[in-house]
Amino acid sequence: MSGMNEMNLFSDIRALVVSALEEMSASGELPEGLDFANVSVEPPRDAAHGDMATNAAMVLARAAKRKPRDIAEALAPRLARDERIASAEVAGPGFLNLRLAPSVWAGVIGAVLRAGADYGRSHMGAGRRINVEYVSANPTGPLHVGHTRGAVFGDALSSLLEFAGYEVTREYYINDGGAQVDVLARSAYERYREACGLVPEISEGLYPGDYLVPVGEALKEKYGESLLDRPESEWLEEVRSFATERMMEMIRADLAALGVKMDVFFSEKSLYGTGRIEQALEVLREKGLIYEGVLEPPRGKKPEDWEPRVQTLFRSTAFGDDVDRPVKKSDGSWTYFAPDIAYHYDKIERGFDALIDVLGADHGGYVKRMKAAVAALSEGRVPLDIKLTQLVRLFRDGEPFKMSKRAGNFVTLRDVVDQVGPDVTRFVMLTRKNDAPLDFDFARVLEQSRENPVFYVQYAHARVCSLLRKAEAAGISLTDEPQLRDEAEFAVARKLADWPRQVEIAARTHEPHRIAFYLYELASDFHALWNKGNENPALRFLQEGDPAASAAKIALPRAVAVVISAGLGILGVTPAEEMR
RNA sequence: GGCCCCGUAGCUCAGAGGAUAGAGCAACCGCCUCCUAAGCGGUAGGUCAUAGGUUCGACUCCUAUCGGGGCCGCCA
Repeated sequence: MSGMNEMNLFSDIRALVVSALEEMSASGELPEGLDFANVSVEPPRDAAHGDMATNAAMVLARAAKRKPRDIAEALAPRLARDERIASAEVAGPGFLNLRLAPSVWAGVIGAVLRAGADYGRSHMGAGRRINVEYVSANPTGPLHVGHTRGAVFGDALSSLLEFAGYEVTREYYINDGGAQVDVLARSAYERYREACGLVPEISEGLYPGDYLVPVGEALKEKYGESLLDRPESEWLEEVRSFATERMMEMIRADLAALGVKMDVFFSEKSLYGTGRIEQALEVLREKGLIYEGVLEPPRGKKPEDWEPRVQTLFRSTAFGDDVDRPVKKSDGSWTYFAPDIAYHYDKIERGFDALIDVLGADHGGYVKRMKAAVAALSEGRVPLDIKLTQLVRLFRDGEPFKMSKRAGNFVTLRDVVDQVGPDVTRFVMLTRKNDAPLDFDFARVLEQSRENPVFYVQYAHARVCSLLRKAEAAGISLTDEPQLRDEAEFAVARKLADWPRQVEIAARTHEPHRIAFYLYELASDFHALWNKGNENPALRFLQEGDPAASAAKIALPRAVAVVISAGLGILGVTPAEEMR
């Protein structure tokens, strides 16, 4: 059914195909009880083949014990009966190529314009609740480029899932319970001493970055000199929570500069001392998945200081992991994995239907154990998808950027956003699959040419805005009834019809980059049509002295702008109204 | 040693098991008295790393091998 705002031409035609197949079952032309799940209706690779193609005959041939072409021959006339189908031809090994009536394409444009920003919105998610955890950077310093990619990816994925009908919670897990925040506290304390006029001792292993200088000053402002010359045990907790708080403020501001806003910041520390870690592990223990044991030494690496120790282990191998994983160290303290288990258990307890973790690729070794934990805790009810974002390699004019974390001069999210702006940052980061490394060239990214997909897409939108300004000046009243005649116009309409389908594919695969590529293609088709107007005045959108024709012509570019705007909205990029 | 990701045009990369594998850049040839030429059209460019397997059909799924990157006991 195409409910409100859910015009999807491909699923409509697929429904038509399926009902025709059901008729054939009923009439004995096909056996009863066939599975139509793999029947697809897609744009053919080659537009010359038609507007859509279905693989129905090939998919059903085996079960129906009939030749694919025979099924296709029988199916074709049934489809052709529908007024939307102009022709149905059998081709190749058993494809059925469909051509649609011109009025269908005009209908698509009308539907786009009526639905506006909601065109392409899907009910696929059916309101299911999904938790997307991303960034989750340690609160020990500013966000760097790698975090930026994760932030953009997670945010766009969240918006995409919302657009596809899921109820999304965007969440950040604050690692404020481990040893690294103690290091942060000690580093901040040295900056505090500095602020008090003493010489800071930023020894090996502390965080040397300048960003802690203001934290030291703020500590002095709050505590005066009262923390000086006291043992660590007396100030550590205070300074730790103070510094962590300040780091999170900074991180929130960094994210805000990128246009990222979380729904939930979840503190690791909040899990300690409340029994929640114990509780989560108890759930596993009841399933017989927790035991005391000794792990084999890791192979390949020379186990210099390795010695067998008894630890508390989670039987993750029961869920496909390579080895069982320690949750409690031999000294009785938790490993980092234990609060992570508790955190994911908390997500499950909050009733999410699905979980997604967006992590840097360096956390790849962590995937299996976390999936194992979630599978065990939810008894397989809650799927966890872990998306790893690969490295970002920085360049300027083709020259690689050197970064040294030790010296504290790594490139931050702020560096990037301040130099190129959030729109460009976001779009560029989404023009690559998450699991492919990304080259980010500060110079090239700001280039205003076809080479740069951001400008290419925005230019298409700006061109439409320009048209609309001109149309308004000419006093043309708009209409949702388009006039389509030329192949280039139909090409754009076909692309617009593909938008809802692309949204669903992208949402299903958790791959927001598909939206960016789609927008590029749409822009390309539109630029091609625009340029045809240069050679053929009949194809110009503004028809001199003919307001009615102009209004009908402008419907198509208006629909293009609607979809570009919606697509960029998912990516978190503002559509430009003009290019300067 | 193990695990994960990657290998597609000279370069950067797309590609829900479907037809003759696509786009941009670079190269070459064209298009502005005309809605933004920041654009468009065309030509050329390929043993989809290799070898097997699964099936009506494989760039796509499975296995092995080669090459590049990442990770690898009580660090997060």
